[in-house]
Amino acid sequence: MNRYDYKEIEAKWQKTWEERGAFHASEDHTKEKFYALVEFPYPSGAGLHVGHPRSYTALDIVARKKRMQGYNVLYPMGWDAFGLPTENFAIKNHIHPAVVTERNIARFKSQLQALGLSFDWSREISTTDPRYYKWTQWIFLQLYKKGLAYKKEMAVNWCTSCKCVLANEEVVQGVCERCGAEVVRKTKSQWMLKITEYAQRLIDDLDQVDYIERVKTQQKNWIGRSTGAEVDFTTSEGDKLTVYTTRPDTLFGATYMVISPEHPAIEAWADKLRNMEAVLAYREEAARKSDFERTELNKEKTGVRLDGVCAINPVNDTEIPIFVSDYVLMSYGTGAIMAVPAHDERDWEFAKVFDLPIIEVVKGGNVQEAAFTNVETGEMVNSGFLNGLSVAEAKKKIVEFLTEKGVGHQKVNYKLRDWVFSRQRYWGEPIPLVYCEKCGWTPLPEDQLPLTLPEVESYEPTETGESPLAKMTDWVQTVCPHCGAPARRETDTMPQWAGSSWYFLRYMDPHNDKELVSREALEYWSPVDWYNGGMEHTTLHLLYSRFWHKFLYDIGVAPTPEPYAKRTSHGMILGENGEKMSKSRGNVVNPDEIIDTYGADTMRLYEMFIGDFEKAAPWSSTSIKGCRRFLERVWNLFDHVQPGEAYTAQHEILLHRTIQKVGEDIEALKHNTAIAALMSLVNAFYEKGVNRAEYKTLLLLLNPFAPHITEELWALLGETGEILSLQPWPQYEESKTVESTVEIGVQVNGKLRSTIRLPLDCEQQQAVDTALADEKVQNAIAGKQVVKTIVVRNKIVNLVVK
RNA sequence: GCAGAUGUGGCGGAAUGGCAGACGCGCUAGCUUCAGGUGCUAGUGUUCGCAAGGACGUGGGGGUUCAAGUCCCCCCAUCUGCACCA
Repeated sequence: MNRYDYKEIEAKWQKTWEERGAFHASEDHTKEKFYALVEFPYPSGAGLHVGHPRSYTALDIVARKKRMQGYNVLYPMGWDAFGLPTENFAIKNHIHPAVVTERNIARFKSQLQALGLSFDWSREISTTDPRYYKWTQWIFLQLYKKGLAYKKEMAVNWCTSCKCVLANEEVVQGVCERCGAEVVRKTKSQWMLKITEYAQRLIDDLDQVDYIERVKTQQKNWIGRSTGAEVDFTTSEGDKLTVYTTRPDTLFGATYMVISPEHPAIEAWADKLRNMEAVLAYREEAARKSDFERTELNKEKTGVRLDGVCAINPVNDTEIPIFVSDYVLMSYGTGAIMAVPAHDERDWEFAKVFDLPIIEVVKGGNVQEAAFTNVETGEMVNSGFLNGLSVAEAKKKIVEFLTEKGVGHQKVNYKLRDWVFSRQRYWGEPIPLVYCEKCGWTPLPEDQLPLTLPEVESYEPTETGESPLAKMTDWVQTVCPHCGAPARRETDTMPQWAGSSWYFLRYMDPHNDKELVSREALEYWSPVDWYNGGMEHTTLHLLYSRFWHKFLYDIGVAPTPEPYAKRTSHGMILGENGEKMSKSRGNVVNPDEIIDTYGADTMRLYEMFIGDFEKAAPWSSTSIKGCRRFLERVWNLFDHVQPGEAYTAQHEILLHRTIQKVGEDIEALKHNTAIAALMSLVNAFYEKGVNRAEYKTLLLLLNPFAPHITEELWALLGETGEILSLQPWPQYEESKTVESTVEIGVQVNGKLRSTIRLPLDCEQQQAVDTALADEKVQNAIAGKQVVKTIVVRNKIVNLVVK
């Protein structure tokens, strides 16, 4: 037997698989399908990170096993290639982003291929390919036509360095998620997508899918549904000021009101406000603050009382003052609140600063000391007809009262906001709309798609924050598709999330130039059976793509309401020091070097063996050697293989058990324990010998984890015909996974004292008798009386003595 | 502050309420070797003991149970989201 030459072996089999198209999803739609999906990467200039293969290998193992089990498996890969880093690199180095992208993709692809991942490369896609983004633009047009895309002047997050609008999700701790520069508020006209219209369905339909629980929880929290009431307060001006509250039960305790600095009522009352100057000054100050400052400076409440206008509490006709304060956000609810300092911490703080009355309406705390917010135990007081009720009862009754009087009603609110869809950037999908003086915004006819990106001189955004496309007069100036008059194109582009919101559909039929995907392909492959990706995408990509898919379902394109039947999430791979891998920390592990030193099979095996798949795990450059050693042992075992086409009695049970365990563990994404079981099997083979049938089973079970070495050994065994990766998955028999006798523990008063061997499923009496006959047990119970015996069949005997 | 998760040997980690520490790393001793490495054999939670054997052990404190890493209550620590959302 030669030495284990992993480099030669891995190159050879990767070539063979490619030549044979071994992993191409079959067009045979009579076979049962299995669609496994991993998040396609952003092909960054840094190349592959060791974190990428953790996800890819995990589902590769599932995909390979499913293939061996006879499923028609679709396991595709592509590139989410629009985005800022590429554009920034292009600006700096004066290279076209498309050239940079192409280069990065080539590198990523070769790195992925070196790992022996069983992707169907014939279905490779890139979001930057006009043949692809034609359909991204098409979906946008459908959204526009259904009124789900609209333009709005709004305060947006503005990155001072990227000179670009960011979605709320891209702002982290007040700085830009990508570049780390400060983010300020700026008013701009933006394209928006009405994801809020789908808020309830995005919550409800989580019941239909098999996502890990924390993903569901995080999505629900992000959407942030709350049930409360809208209440109209009449003002001294005779108009209405409407508030949203989740605590209508505390209405009798409302001692003042607060409106957000941006609230339009300020303009409406301009004539009446005796301190308009102070109010406007406050508003301006609030506008200047970035979101970060506004939340960071939340220790001390600030505000200005409106002098000249007040409001009437509808339940007791009391006059109460109105304040303007930046602790009330225009973007949530109605931008105005009723303040109940006794039962809301923020209102309490504000009331303390401005010395406002605090009226207790729910008994149970000391409201002069702190706001009492417990809704479980309280009883209503000082609340007229609500007195004596519980909080829950009071809520119901007050809403009935308000509804009857016509001054309020129940209302559901969501924290989720509409999706800011414009970017003032070059490297994104152009938005296929034209502005005509006469007709307004007009969609491009579908037969003019794709609207491709023009060549530009420079990719830098303009100083005013417009996209570099704005400088391309020839491109911008066009005619109105509707009336033929001169018109100009939208120069903003789409955010990176656009292309990734539907890419999983395109894989089903990636070369179709007539439709997004053929109906036949959609019906056969939908939905994605198993989608694995990072937790960081839970509230962004995962929510956005569910939204788009629901929309596509509504317009009759997608056949299912939900895109992904199952979602799992992997933990990060950390540096050796337990910190996140990063260049600045100097703890980055380069996958190329690992593959060069140990081989792809070792790399795959190690990343799967590293620990609980869902948890973060630190890289260990010594532990990986154990995985390499294991593969060497499998390799060297070849020389010990004895003839024999059936399992020997000494290994039969172990083999059946291992087949069961490995199969079940793969389905549960517990690859670490599956590998441990295979290691135990190899240890047993070294100890007691192995025959050809047994060795073949080992190779089959190990193949999804370490495909190259197992293919080679399979070939060396002289197996002819199909390659190992297309062999049927081994079967086990339940009856052969159990031995005829079992070793069970004997406890005395719950403490283990001995072990005994008993026939499988033996009678209780026999178990007790055997236990009592045991010498160690006798010593332990000497001089005492057995008062109770507990026998759990095949597990344990516990003797309670006194 | 809110939400979620986590806490087990020197390390990564295993354990449907039923023999804690599988599997691997590391370490120790021995064999192989000119030597380094590889490979092989044995050992390896702590502690008392020459040994047989015993005691103690899953962040801390209570509880339920014949039996708790696992279930319940309280506390501590760490991580990850979100953060004035009325």
